[in-house]
Amino acid sequence: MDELDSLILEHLQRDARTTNRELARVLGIAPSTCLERTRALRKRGIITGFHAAVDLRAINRPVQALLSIQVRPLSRDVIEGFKAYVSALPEVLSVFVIAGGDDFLVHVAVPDVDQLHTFLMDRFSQRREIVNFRSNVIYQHVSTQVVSPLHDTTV
Amino acid sequence: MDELDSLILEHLQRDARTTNRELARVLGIAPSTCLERTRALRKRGIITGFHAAVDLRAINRPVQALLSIQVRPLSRDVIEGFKAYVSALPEVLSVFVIAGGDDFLVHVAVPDVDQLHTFLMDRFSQRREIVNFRSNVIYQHVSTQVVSPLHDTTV
DNA sequence: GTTGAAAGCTGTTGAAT
DNA sequence: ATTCAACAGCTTTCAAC
Repeated sequence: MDELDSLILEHLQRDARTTNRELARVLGIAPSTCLERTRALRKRGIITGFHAAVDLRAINRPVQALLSIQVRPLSRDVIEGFKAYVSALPEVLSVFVIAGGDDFLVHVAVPDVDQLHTFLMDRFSQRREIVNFRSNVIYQHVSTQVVSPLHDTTV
Repeated sequence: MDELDSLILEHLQRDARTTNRELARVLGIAPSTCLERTRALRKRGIITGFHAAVDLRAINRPVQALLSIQVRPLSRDVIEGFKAYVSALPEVLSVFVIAGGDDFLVHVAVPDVDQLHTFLMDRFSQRREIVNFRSNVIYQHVSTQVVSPLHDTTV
């Protein structure tokens, strides 16, 4: 994982459809070298895939919310079962299993506030493992485009 | 936004590097038609880009946390200023500006728990707009690969 | 909106350094 | 680990439906 790998990673996170030739040209290396490096990044599991990003507003899901949920009993079965249930709901974007006060944080996107309410009542109110529930509407969501390795400071 | 568009969206979210030919073959349409549809999806802003996904563990950032933060005064300047500050930190993956108890939820990824602690102390303790702060380690994070339009139920 | 064919580039390979 | 040259396969264009 040298400087060149980091640069390739950065470019492909910004634009996964840059042609290999163009990427090589920008980095000042041969296309075959660039191809080899990129392949190695995939093979080593550093790049896990290439994905199209979709604008949630453009597909009629402009309303986002974060749900904080506490479940009991705190067993593996309950955690895994609830996680699987929530992950499979089409409204759900992302599920965090967390330490501390709450057990789950769930990120959802729906067409409007009415449907958020309906969704919460239909999908959560009857789940008997839920002992605490809170929902927060999201005003803004900023995501970092590029993630880079952080150097260890512990040396 | 018909059935064909939805299928293209779904495929490109799973694998943005499917060749246009292959995608056309799977959908049973001509490559030129497929290219035209895909272009239209980009032009209409439905597809916003193509990005490589990176494994955080593979780049030495296996420890993730969620930070819940309350700031005061709750003015536009404070909100925007804090959002800009946090978004620019290399440890930060994502920033939510939310309604309700807290004002911000920040998703971070760092090399280890020690560096999480250091990060919190160095980057947050001296910020005078912060009036409340809580951090939760993330045990698991599941993200939906494909997001699809949700049909309106309000008709 | 959709198609098929042609032209120009691109990914990919293998031998060589 | 990197490069060059060459082939097969791809994207893209455009006239026609």
